[in-house]
Order: sequence, then C-alpha cells, then structure tokens
Amino acid sequence: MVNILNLLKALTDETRLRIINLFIKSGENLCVCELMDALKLPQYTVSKALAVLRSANLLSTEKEGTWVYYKLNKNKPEYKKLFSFLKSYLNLDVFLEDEIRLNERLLLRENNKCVIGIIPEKNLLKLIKQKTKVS
Amino acid sequence: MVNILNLLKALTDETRLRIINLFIKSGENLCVCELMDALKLPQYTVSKALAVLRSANLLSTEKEGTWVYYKLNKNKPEYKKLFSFLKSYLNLDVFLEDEIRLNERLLLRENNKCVIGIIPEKNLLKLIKQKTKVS
DNA sequence: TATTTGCATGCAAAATTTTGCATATATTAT
DNA sequence: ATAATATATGCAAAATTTTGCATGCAAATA
Repeated sequence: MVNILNLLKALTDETRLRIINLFIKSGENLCVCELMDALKLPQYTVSKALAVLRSANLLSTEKEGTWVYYKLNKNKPEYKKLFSFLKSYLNLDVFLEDEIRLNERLLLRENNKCVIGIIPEKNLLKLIKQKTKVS
Repeated sequence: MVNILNLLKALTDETRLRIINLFIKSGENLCVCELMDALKLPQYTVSKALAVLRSANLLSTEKEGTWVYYKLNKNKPEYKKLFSFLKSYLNLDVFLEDEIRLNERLLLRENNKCVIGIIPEKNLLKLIKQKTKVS
C-alpha cells in the first residue's frame, strides 16, 4: 500500500519532477549521464534525485556494466492515476527544454544503448552537431 | 495555469492532506472550528494549513458573520484529475478517524450551519453524546 | 462603547530538506 | 595490478518549512 504523503514528498522537488517528466514523455529507460545532460545538472544531484524516486518506488534500475538504466514503474496499477494526473500538469517551459536536450542526447545512442558517458558540455554539443548534420 | 510544483508543495503536509481529505469525503463546506474538532488540532494550525491550501487555489472561502466557511474548488476543470488521483490514495487510518469525528461534529449543526464555536473537547463530547442519544 | 468570539498572522525557534564537496564502490580497460 | 569511468553516498553548511506562542482584526452581542 502506498503512503500518499511519502509519494507526494518524493515528487515535490523541481529536479525530481523534471526527471519524472523525462521518463513520462520519452518512454525510455535512461541512464544517469543522459539525465545529467538533459537536465544540465551535476552527477551527484541527479543520482540523489534518482535515489529518492527509487525509494518511493516510482523508478527501478537495471545495471549493465558500469551503466545503470533507470525506468519508470509505469505498470504498477497503484500509479496509474498518479501518472495520468502528472501527465496533464507537466507542461512548464523547463520541462520542454529538458525534453529537447534529452532527444538530442539520445541521438548519440548506438543500438538504443548509451555509449557516451560523462563528458564536458562542449564536447557533447559538438557530437550532437555532427549527428544532426549527417541525418 | 497551474504550476504543478506549487500545487504539490501545498499538498505535501499531513495536516493539509487531512483537511483536503475531509473536504473530498464529506462534500461539505466547513468552518475552522469544525475542522479543529475533526483534526484535534489547535486553531492556528488549522488556519495556517487552510491559508496554504487557499493560496494554492484549492480552497476558497465564504464569510458568514464571524464564521468563515471553506470549500473545495472541485469544479475547476484543472483540478479534476488531481482530485480523482487524491481520492484513490486517501485511505490511511488517520483520514478515517478524522472523517468519523467530523461526522459527529456536523451533527451539531442547525439548518446545516455551524452554531457551536470553539469549545473544550470535554464539552464537545458531551454535546455529541446528547445528540446521538436522541436520534 | 466594551466585551466576546471566530479566525488570521507576525515572528522566532525547531525541524526538515537541499546543496555541494569529497570520497567510495563497482565494473571495465590497459 | 592499475587506471579510468559510471554511479552512489556520507557529511556539514545553507536553505526552506513547520511549529507554537502571542497578538491582531472584524463581526456580533451586551
């Protein structure tokens, strides 16, 4: 049984909401470095936010080598109404900008797997420019 | 447009959730003294919680003499999904106990208006005992 | 006009949460 | 084995929120 107060607490934070938004909108499993680039936040901030969401049972993880993929627990029936509610309210500009950066970052995947780790923004932007020029 | 973070912040507090629960479950407009008795909390705690919920536009007020009736803004279309979500999660024991005490307190209304103000718990229980004996 | 009553609110202390750094862990590559 | 890389986390300072008291205000009543 879900305690609604703990559930709301886990969501009541801008970083954590931005993360949830990315999972809802993208439908993808995402690793920490991809979220870092989409959110433009340091690694420890992203990891800590993910830990809170995970301990609220909103996310779960799958490890692949050194990479950790987080995914939204969207099939838990107790969260159906929650996600439906969130979906209709996650419409701030911040969220949209995150989504755009995430889509760019996801272009760098290979076989739908993250192959770029934590790199300086400058290098990231260069890689993205290359990718988008090719297509 | 509703900012979801502010909305969640307003709800992320036990007292405020208990109040929202009472409005959702009872369907009534309620005044501060009635909420005090249902929640067993001091007047300033209840008033402050109500102020937060009001400034998040979840509640609004109607003044009648010295009494102030609060009511849930349940018809605002932007809150439809929120209330539907909340309804399905507001099932903790605390909430149920509040509902029971509220129902007793509401027995003391006359013409569906609050006529008892802020009274010591002892006196309240006596009044309720009388009412329930009669019926 | 003075008092009572229902409710609101300013303020400081206490409690909680967030932030940032440093460092730890685990897996891969050399 | 060593180094490098992706992620996690302990801890203290900073920021935010809650709590409790005291007091304020407005409407009703004496």
